[in-house]
Amino acid sequence: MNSEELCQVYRCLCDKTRLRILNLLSDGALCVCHLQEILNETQVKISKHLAYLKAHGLVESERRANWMIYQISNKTNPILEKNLKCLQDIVSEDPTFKNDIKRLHAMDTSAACCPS
Amino acid sequence: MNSEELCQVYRCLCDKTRLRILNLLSDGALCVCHLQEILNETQVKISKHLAYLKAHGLVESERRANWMIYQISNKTNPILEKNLKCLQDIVSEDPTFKNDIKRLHAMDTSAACCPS
DNA sequence: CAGGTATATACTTTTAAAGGAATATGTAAT
DNA sequence: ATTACATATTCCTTTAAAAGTATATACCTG
Repeated sequence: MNSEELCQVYRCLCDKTRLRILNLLSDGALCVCHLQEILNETQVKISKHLAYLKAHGLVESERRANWMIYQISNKTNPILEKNLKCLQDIVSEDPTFKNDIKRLHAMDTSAACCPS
Repeated sequence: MNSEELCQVYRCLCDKTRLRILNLLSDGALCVCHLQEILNETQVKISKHLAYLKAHGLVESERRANWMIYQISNKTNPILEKNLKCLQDIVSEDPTFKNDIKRLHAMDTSAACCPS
């Protein structure tokens, strides 16, 4: 990890939608439609932000039938890990993040797209 | 600190020059000319990045005769603090950051602009 | 193969910000 | 008052990225 890569991680983190996505994915893998529902944003917007995160190695995706399941990258990235921990500390202070997690836990996980 | 402010902190961190500045300021206050010299960048560039950091509360400045002395903001900002600590961990891995600190320590601190 | 659903991509417009050149401001010294 | 020096600001051009609309792709079902 060098300074350029570090900057790129921060570029990934400096958008609210992406932070909300990462916050949710920190809790576990999710498909696009669930992210879309929890964040209440358009499909394109979610999809493009996921593509951005994936392009820069922060998340990984895996197809399951019609659905794409996204998760935080398994490749160890100390900066990302530290920042995600940092993010967890903030979550408890911010209504948006808190509410997202609330909605996540309240969600019906019996749908076909839900990873078991 | 809410999610918007968090994003803004990350926006401050996602530029290499600003990271280098913050890395140097983590070691102590510095005037613009010293930053300019260590980073080997133009005056305008340094000055504008400092203005950006100041506008978003990450650094503070104080005039001393002809010179402006910049330092990391004294206002407690848990996110900034955590990220600066995180940055310190990276510093040791990155040649640019390491070299900046080396140049900082090698610098003549007897100049009039140097805070005593 | 046709139709439906989930997701991705292409195209466009708009906005933020980076960087350079020139100029302005503030302070000190003479 | 003039000059010199350190720093900031303005103006301009260029680039990255955000968001929307429309369209394409991939997979499943019948």
